[in-house]
Amino acid sequence: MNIKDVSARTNLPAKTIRYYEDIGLITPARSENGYRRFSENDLHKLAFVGRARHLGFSIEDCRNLLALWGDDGRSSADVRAIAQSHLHQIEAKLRELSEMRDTLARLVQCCAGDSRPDCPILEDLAKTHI
Amino acid sequence: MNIKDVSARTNLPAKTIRYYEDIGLITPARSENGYRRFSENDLHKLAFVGRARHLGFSIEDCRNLLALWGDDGRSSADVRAIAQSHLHQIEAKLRELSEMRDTLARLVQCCAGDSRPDCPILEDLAKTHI
DNA sequence: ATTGAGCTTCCAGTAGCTGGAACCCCTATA
DNA sequence: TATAGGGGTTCCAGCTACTGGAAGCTCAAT
Repeated sequence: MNIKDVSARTNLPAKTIRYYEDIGLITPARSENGYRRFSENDLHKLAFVGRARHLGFSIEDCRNLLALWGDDGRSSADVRAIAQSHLHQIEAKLRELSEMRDTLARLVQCCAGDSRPDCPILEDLAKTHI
Repeated sequence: MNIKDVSARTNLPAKTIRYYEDIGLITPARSENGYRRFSENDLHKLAFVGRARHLGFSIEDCRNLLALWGDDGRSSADVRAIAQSHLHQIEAKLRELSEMRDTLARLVQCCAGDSRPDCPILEDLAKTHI
């Protein structure tokens, strides 16, 4: 299968697929004309990575997960460790973001949003803790 | 004031401060020896940017906010628009992240985490939607 | 005089792509 | 058969917001 079809079936841009080959996540075969020829296995790997990326796993996580995926002697504990570490990162990010949201929402609420120059948002940002 | 003291007082790495000069957020004066000489105004700007970055505003947002901050004829509506757009982005990110968290938490929960090779996390990631 | 800290510039690298240019290949149609 | 189009290829550059490191200058203290 050529790259366009793979792109359509995995929902990954062709550019991204080429990039994934560049960094060694997949190694599709080549036709005589130099075109990439993707196997079903390549397709599955790409779909796997696509889903993992969608869940926010880093490329390095994906690389490890792919390796564990292909390793029949793996333990589920290894996979769990990666997922759990990622989960903790997500939870930390969530806390940080909801703090931001609360602060910003409060500021936006306080701001008249009219043509007057006084603005509590700027005043807050300018609060000097120096 | 030299860069190290500014760094200490604003909690921004010296590298970052130099970078902010590079991209034109601040334009500190120079001493005869070529060292940057920071004014109180530079300090305030840096603290402002530091706080805005901490709230997740992009550098371009910061640039605009700084301009509005320095503009006495500004309207609070302009600032509010930037903040609100940013707030919406944060809220979208929050929704996305909590979806990720829920999915991942469920998967981690299901995973025995022992030495057996069967792992619901990998199985889920491998679910083919191709 | 020399050490060590602090400052400078510049170059390169990080993550994860994305856009674009220049060029090859294959098929279909006038 | 010429040509147009829609594939494909490579490589280079750029994005965000820094960060690390090397080479070299300056300054204060011993």
